[in-house]
Formats: sequence, C-alpha cells, structure tokens
Amino acid sequence: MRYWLMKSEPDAYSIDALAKDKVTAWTGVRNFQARNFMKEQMALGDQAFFYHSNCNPPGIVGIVEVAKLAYPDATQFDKKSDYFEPKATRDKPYWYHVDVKFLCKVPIVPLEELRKHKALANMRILQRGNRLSITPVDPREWAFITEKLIR
DNA sequence: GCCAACGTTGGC
DNA sequence: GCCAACGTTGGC
Repeated sequence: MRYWLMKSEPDAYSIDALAKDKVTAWTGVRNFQARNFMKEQMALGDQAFFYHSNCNPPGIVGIVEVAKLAYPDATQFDKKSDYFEPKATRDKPYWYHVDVKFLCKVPIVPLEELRKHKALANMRILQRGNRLSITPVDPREWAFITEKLIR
C-alpha cells in the first residue's frame, strides 16, 4: 500500500465538500504524470493527504482513501465540459481517475509547518516550482506527519 | 495581482 | 525532434 498527497482548491472542491459527499470521483486531472499515478500505481486502500492549494493558508486538511481503481474520466467526452478532450474516444480514453473516500478531517498542517521539518525536506510538495497535483508520499514522511504534526 | 516554474503545443 | 511561445499552477 502506498501513500499520496492530492491537491484540491477549496473553492473548487474542499475537504468539507468531501466530508459531506463521503466519496468523490477525482475527475479533471489533465496531467500525464498525475494520471499515471492514479492509473498505474494507486491501489484500493491507499491513503492520501487531502491538501488545500491556492488558498490561504495552503496545507493538509484531511485524510482520504482510494475507494475505486482508476477508470475513464467521463468529463473528457463531454463537449460542454471544460475538461473535454477532442482526441479521446470511448475505446481509447486519455484521462482516468480514481474515487476517493473521506476518512477524516484534520486540523490544518500548513505548508509553512511542513517546511520546518528536516524529515520532510524531500517531499515533492516542498520543492520549488512543484505543480503536480498528485504526488507520492514516502511512508516515513507519512508517519512523521500523522504522528508528529497531526493531533 | 504578480510572477517563477513548469507542461504542452505547434511551427519548422 | 528541437525549442519558442503560450497557458496554467500556486505560493506569496
């Protein structure tokens, strides 16, 4: 089982929205690396930090679990959707996504707090210019955050 | 709102 | 297949 960090802009979809929905389809990912993490590596039961980005303050606000393996993103076939992909066909979809299940909310662990800890220095989210919306989290980093920074 | 960093596109 | 131009992300 692996660990992940998944970004969402709270204006678009927040941890509170997921707490209400319980399960959501993680649609709209349009980056090949992020897609491949979902399609090729995510397994049922994998856990992920739910991260609020592009807000003040950005940070980890919850924990979720992969509840359904990757399947084609329906929004790519919808001409009216912002996520429409003209090159995709039903036989050869471009974009995939998993479903994630709400596990819990946590008191925010701000990005600024993550930066303070040497144990987390290699986290993808902390690297300069990082924009990837889904990133793997090392099990040791996961343990550090859940044991030391979340209470 | 600014802007650095990055991914993607498309002309050649 | 290179690479400049462009669009997007996301912290600040």
